[in-house]
Amino acid sequence: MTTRTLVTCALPYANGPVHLGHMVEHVQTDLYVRYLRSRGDDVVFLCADDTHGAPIELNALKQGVSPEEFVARWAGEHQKDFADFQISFDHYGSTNSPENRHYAELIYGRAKAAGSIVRKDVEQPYDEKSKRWLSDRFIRGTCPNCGAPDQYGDACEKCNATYTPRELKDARSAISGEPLTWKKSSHLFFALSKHEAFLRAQLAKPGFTHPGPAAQLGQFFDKGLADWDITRDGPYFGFQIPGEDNKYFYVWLDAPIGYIASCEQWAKKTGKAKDALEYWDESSNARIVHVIGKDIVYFHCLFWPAVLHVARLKLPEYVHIHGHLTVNGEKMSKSRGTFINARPYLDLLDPNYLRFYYASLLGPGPEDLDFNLTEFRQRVNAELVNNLGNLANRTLSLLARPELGKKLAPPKPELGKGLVEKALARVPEIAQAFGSFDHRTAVKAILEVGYAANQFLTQHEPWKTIKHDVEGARAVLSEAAEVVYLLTALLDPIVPQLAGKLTAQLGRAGLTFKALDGAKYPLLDRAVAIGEPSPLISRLEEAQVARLIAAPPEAAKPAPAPQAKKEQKDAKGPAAPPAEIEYDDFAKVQLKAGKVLAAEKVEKADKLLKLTIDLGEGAPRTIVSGIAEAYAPEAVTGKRVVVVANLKPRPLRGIESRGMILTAGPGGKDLVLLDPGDVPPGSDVK
RNA sequence: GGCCAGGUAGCUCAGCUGGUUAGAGCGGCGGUCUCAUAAUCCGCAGGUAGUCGGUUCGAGUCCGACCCUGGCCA
Repeated sequence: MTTRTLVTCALPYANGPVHLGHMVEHVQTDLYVRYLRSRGDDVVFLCADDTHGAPIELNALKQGVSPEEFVARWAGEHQKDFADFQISFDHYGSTNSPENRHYAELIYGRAKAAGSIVRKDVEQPYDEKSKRWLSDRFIRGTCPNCGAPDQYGDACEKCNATYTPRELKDARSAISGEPLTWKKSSHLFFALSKHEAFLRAQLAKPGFTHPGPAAQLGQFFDKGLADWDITRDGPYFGFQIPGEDNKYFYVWLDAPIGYIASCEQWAKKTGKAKDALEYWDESSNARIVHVIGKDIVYFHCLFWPAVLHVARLKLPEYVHIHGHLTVNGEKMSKSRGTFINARPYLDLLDPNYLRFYYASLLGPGPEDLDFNLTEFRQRVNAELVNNLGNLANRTLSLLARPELGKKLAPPKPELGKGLVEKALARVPEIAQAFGSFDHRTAVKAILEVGYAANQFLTQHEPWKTIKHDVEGARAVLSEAAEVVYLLTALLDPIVPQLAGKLTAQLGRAGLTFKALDGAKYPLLDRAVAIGEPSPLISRLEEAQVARLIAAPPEAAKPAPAPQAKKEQKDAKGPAAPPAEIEYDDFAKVQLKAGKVLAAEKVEKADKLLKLTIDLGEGAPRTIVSGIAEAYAPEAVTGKRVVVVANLKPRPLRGIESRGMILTAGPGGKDLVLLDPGDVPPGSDVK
């Protein structure tokens, strides 16, 4: 009997679109799940939207819709995006569901009965005007460390200091702008401290999670485990705590319970299990695997196991932690245009490229992964398109020539057995790699299989022999087709759509890892003709890829202004050097020589001058420039300057500025205007 | 500050418990083929292994210090 395996991805927060960072997780999990299925395992792949909490409630309020409507909108988009990336969930649920309420209450009840719920009074910031309790993210004030204004209640984005809202100067509600009031409230806590021994043992289990992060959690034990506040006072979008007045479960309590709720919904929908407890009861023999990002390790490796343990539920056998996505070596950034959401990607490029690229980089560990546009294009073209795609196409299109008529030759072991057996010999290591999230090792081995077959074709030159020895050419191509057929199984977890296309071109049924177990030469029934060949996938051109970043950042989306609770703070380190850009990026910037016709100080702005500039156009332009500390108005009048002419106009101090003046130097008083020399206004600067 | 991870060719990474001239893919350069998506195939170049010190007959591999990068601190 095969073991049942339940695999989950972390639940996306229903507060915004999913982006390519989410896809790192969902693609690698999908690869893993598809491999398990191909191997013949009984596997359920689940996910859901995480729907509760203050940010969602407030953003819904802001848009004048109910939280349910707000959340439903994102649920639809998320599922569409995942489906288009071919993420093969068996079910995609929601934490705002009766099933989730049921399990949240069940778990809470069991924890309470076991004595793991304790009550404590806490004093919390309150906004009298909007009648709301405020989380750190909804408090703004002046940093007590560096004095930067308008910082969050927990940390300063300028100097990275952390503090409490009490230490924040001039702390106010981000909702109403009112000063904070401190009020007492009675909260329920999950007594994490009671489970230290259990958690220590759990984390020490080999294979439970990665050793690095597990060691890192050790610091929590060293500090002493603090009990976990699972209460939020209303109004709050979430589940009311049974037996309490106007108190709700904290979103992080019911979010992971969404794994169980999603399982319950799947069980009801398919009838493949009586209920979720078939998987989740502590007596179940199911294997549970969670895949998460490194940002939420302690929720999944500390709170969650303790909660499951006290509720007598099944613990995950393995928590797979992955790193974050960077784009061109840096954190994704909206202002740099490198914050790429799933949908704009899908509008521009085939998802198979990204699936393959991610697979080629993903290792078993939690290190970050870089989406480097140049590397992306080059690797995809060299490996997926040229090596593998072209191998299939050159083999099948020759076989489809009129002389050969798509018919295969009988097996000729002295010709092809060696090739095929060497390829088959790679299958166990590829399977092993897929089964341990070491996707890049799998990709590497698959490419070597393709390489050997290309070499085989080059050695036997069937395009030459076909002229005088049709059957000889047919024999060579038939042996190569064996490898192409093998590749359909090997590629299926990574690019299932392409594997399917190839299978059809070969005129076969799909080949699975299960079928490959103990498979021998020949794999193909040579009596069956092949189908109609066509190129597998086209090459990526530089211009296509460049558009990913040129695409406007999702301004039109109903995206919420305050940061979602799970979004990382943009840790702005010291100015890193910008990443390399392509020539195309540079070519987008239109530089022109201009002449300053007039200049005046901008009121209430120390640094700004309002300039009237002749760019050789019909009318002069107004440009606001931050050079006032270095140049008096009269000093710049008549000067020649270099202007970024196609910069999007933007208002500065109420004046629309149409362009930008180039200067050199550190800024403030120390900068000089770049002089294009004695050329007519409007001349190009190149 | 404490802790974790990592620093090996332009890029992404392999190198098991220390043992011959440190490897691969991509990229670059040169050549070859022309069936195929200007694809294949052959070859070449390129590394003071973060730094310094130590252990050892011998260290990328072990130990220490330091430097740098990324991350975690509920």
